[in-house]
Amino acid sequence: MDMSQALSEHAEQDQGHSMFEIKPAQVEKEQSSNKQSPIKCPKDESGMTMGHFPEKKQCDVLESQVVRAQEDYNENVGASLQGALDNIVQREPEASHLQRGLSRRCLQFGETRWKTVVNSTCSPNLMNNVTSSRSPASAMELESLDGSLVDLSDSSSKKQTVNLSRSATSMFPPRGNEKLPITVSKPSGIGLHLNSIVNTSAVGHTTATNIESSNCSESSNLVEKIAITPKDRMLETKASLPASAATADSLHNAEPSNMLQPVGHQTTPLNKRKFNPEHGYNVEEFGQVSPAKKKRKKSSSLDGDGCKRCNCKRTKCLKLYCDCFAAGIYCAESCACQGCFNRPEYEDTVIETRQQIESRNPNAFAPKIVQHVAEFAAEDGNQLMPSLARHKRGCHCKRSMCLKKYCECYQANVGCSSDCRCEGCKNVYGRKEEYGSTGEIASNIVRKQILDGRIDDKLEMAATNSDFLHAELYDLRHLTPSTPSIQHSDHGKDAQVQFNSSRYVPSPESDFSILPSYAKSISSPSNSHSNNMIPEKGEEILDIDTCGQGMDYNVAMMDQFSPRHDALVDICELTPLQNPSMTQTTSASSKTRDWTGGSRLQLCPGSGCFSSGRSFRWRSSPITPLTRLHESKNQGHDTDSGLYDILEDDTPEILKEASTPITSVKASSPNKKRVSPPHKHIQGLWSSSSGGLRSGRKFILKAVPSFPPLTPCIDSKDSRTEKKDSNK
DNA sequence: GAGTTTGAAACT
DNA sequence: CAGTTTCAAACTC
Ligand SMILES: [Zn+2]
Ligand SMILES: [Zn+2]
Ligand SMILES: [Zn+2]
Ligand SMILES: [Zn+2]
Ligand SMILES: [Zn+2]
Ligand SMILES: [Zn+2]
Repeated sequence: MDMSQALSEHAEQDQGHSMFEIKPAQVEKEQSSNKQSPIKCPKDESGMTMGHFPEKKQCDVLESQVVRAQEDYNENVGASLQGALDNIVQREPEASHLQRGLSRRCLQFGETRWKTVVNSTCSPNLMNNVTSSRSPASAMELESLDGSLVDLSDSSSKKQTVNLSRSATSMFPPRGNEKLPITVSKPSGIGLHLNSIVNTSAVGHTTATNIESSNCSESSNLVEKIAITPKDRMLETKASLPASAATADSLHNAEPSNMLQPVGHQTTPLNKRKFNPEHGYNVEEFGQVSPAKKKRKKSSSLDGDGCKRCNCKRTKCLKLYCDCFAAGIYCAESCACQGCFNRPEYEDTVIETRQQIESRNPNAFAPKIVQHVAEFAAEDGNQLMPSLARHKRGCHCKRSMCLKKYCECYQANVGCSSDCRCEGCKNVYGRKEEYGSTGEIASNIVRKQILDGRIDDKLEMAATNSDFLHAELYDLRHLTPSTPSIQHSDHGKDAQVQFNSSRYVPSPESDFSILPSYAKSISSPSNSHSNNMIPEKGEEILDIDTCGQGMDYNVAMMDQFSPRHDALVDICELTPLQNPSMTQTTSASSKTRDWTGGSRLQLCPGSGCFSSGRSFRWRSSPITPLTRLHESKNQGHDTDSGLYDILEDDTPEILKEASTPITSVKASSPNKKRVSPPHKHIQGLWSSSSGGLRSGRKFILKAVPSFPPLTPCIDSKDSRTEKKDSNK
């Protein structure tokens, strides 16, 4: 401790100048080990400090975001899960250019991505999407997917993917995994943050595939997506439903419930105001960017680049106070933090710190929100399943009545549970223990939305939305179940996921955990530094979605049972962290707890693939219609984005809740959320041993309450309204 | 943008 | 495990 403090102190001093010199306590170890590269190169330094912004940002994502938003809305209906997984993968740089890029780039996979990818890249076909779904539903689909995926992969990224996996692996200490075949090649700093949720059962293949697909996506997906989206969704939806069911079965074997539900539909991707949004990343990568990008950049709040960024002044971004760190991602240039050590350059430090924290609290990085999936009920596409997401630890609000974002439950769009110790709880998503009927809640939410005005905005989209909804759902299911998703965020340089070796033990039973993904990603402009994370498109795998999504929820489902293999992490690369081993064991036990950790990822050693249980990515797709972009300003704030990822828990506890089926509201409502602001890159992290992601306040994704329609999504605008509303 | 409020994280 | 301090976000103005 002392040391750490001392370090910190030093760091602080240094901060301004040279971050590099000082390292946090952790450094200590590093030093011992030798590694330390304390001073990391000067070259970056300048950049590091934050000063650089990319000139332009790629926020363009807007479009994509928008898209997503739409989707989200839809999703809301269906799924609460929004963002599913965001995984970020870094690529390895086998290619030279990439190297640096690694750090930067992270890809995110989201449901969207898939779709997107497929759509955009591969083909616009719906089919693809379906396929992607991996779901059991139809083999056909899969096949088709495969084909598509394959193509994609072949075309470009396949290799990359592989590489990534390796690289990632190397990066992280294998910890438990003996497996990692690859040794580390990479040295320093590349970090990836993954946010992904894995489902246990899922098929590894799928995952891989997905990833590839993602790669494909690149470019103009957005547009395509959009157009496609609807259709896709439809398809998806349909598929999804069945698929989901199937999936679930397959995954869980027995358990039916698992499907994911849409729990969280995330309504909004944005969770926090700040972060949200923007992603720009995608755009960048893609290159083209969409038009949107330019938008503003930096206004203060969001960074131009990225969307989210932290503003840590005293923690060097090495404590959970830092959203970036808590989310397992590296700070991006857009972060306004001072003396930040949460950068790839200090990877060692970061890792160590994480380990220390984990040692203190194994669940420190675990996803906060978990869902029980029990019901899956609805067969209809429309209905979503109710999701019962809740915070694992519960909130302890005393004065906000759980009506403001101060409340983590509220921020995640989940109702308070028995675990909450809040006083005077009035959480619109459900009061503690009161399990209100969903209907009520829904109404509340709706009310809220209306007030916010979200609905209107969304309405436009509504037409599409409906489709989206389905689509989203579909995504969820697809994604969720099997695929692991990985996101890479590309932040510029910064954003990367940090991996930790941590292991995450997912709850034994299948849980859904929501991970906080960072929705926002930060993008860094490539210009300044390097960039490379992605070389342009080729490398990136997933970005597409990313863009859009800024915030996504990530949901992961974990199966308890599934053998680790089953669950591979999607992100092969990304997940270095996880330890495969653990999962199972724990699984059995924990039922009781929800396990925070939700997702686990595993790598497959040889293959480089990860398998994760199942992971979903929920992100909503980014399709964004341009239209709403302008609104973006607020985006930042949006309240909602849900950043949380949700994991299912199997836990019994929940069960009770779960058991209650929710009366669900149907998703009918058109409201959707408006678009969320684009998130720039998302960085997610998995890492943490435990769960995965954790979200602090900020990053949490929302879970959607059972009903879909209502989602609280929030738009940026909305946020305002929310405030009002919320305000007391 | 400054200043206040808030509740989690960190610390004791 | 509780009580206190620290922290950065959420919120207010
Ligand atoms: Zn920070
Ligand atoms: Zn940061
Ligand atoms: Zn930082
Ligand atoms: Zn609360
Ligand atoms: Zn609560
Ligand atoms: Zn409450």
